[in-house]
Amino acid sequence: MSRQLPTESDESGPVRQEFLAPKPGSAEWWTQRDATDAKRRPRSGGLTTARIIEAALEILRDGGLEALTVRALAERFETSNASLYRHFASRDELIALIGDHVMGEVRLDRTGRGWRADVEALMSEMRRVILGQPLPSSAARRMSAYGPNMLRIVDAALGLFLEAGLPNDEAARTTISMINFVAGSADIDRSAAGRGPRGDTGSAGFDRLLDRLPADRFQALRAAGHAYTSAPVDDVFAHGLAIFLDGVTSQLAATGR
Amino acid sequence: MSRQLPTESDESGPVRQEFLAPKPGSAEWWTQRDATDAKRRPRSGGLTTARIIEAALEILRDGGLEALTVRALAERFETSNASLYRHFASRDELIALIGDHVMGEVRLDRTGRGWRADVEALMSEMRRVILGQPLPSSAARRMSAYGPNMLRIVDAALGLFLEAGLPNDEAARTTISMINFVAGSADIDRSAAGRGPRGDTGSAGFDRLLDRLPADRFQALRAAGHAYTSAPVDDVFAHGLAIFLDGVTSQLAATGR
DNA sequence: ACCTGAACACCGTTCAAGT
DNA sequence: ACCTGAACACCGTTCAAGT
Repeated sequence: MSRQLPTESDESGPVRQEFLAPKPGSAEWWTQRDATDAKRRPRSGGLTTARIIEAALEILRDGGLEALTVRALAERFETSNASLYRHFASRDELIALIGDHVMGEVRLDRTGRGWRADVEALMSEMRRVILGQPLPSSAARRMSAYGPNMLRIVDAALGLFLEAGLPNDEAARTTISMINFVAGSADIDRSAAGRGPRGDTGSAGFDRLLDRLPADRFQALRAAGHAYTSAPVDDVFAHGLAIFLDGVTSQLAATGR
Repeated sequence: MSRQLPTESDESGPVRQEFLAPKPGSAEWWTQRDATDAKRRPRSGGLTTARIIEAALEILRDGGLEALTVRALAERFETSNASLYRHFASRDELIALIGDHVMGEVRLDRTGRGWRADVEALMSEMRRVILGQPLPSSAARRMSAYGPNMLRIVDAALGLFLEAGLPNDEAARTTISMINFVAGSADIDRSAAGRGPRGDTGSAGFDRLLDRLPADRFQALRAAGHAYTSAPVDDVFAHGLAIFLDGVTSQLAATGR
């Protein structure tokens, strides 16, 4: 979204590269972020990053990502849009901050019923938060992968799989796959929810589409198409979660533990 | 991205709603799409939707989603941007078309070695295509879920799980979970790939970030953090795929087949 | 019928000038 | 030191007028 960069005429070598600010959402950017924010001294009773994020979440909740413009945000505080650039360097930075902020809502309580119940609880909790949050999770996820709140979740998941008995490298891979599955599912489900007019899930439209499919092809869809269109998203997730946990159990047995 | 809609003053009832064109990417929109395109009669030697998609893919490959402007596309054909609106009604429509077009590259060959090998092949093939395609898959996936090429893939997956012995509803849920997992993983991997400068995967930056974590918390990350940062994305996917297939096998046994 | 110049109503970001 | 008016360089989309 940066529209008029200095065009960087040609092939600026790696020397120049070091002088460029790290990209929003990168590990480097998150490392520096707290220090950057701390040295800001806003005028009395004024803007803080926390208040800006709160207002941005309201705008997102009303109008989605495209409604979140720097100008709309400035209007909320009755200030000029230029003023906000004292708190973030670009709209992308703002989105990274919001993305991580929201993941702070994920509770990491232990169930006391073993790793499988704990992983199940963590996955469900992540899903709950992602679905309830107004930022399209694809945008949020990429930008906040290294944020402090996301690291908290990674640490918790990693801990559970280590506790279950997986070696370091398998625990790491399993953690990443788990996050990919939960976040990927929630991503699709939240975008599908707002599809049709008036909360229609689109399943009626899909059924009509199925009827017009050529009879000779799409045989599986003709056989089980209705099950496909009418499956409630929460049931699909519960089923996917069971598959994942069964799979981990199976891997655990193979590792010889 | 529609900037100046008629604002739809207030609460247009469901009566009006029927007169609105279906949203790009919805089942209704895909149902009508072919008919809409067929009745177009472009001037000699002129633009076709296929050629526009091809040019759009080139622009995407060079500059990503933000470089794909209607104006840049028009320049490619030495025409005015207004002319392109004869082929699609909005930028969103164009993105839906590209998203589905790209999934046409997924090959659906059978391995002849049973459902498990076939599912594995299908998942790997989907991953290959998503990673090789220049549209950020989150945008593409939402818009093309009901496109003809995506339906082909759904039909294939559904067929394999039915063949494996799952009942209709379980096959449907398993299919959806599989797609969510594969697409979600590929989504993250492709965005992470372009993160650092010069193809740096960002793992060095992450390692530095880990070093600064408070010693008392983040214990799992301190123990297995390096395994987490250095896990090659393809290994992670292979591992997740194995977990998923083991899980399905386990469900199959439970269903009593 | 198809095409387009010109306009409309927006964007994110910068910066010189103000307090 | 912080803040901002005004500008810059873009957007997607529409539509009257041309061919």
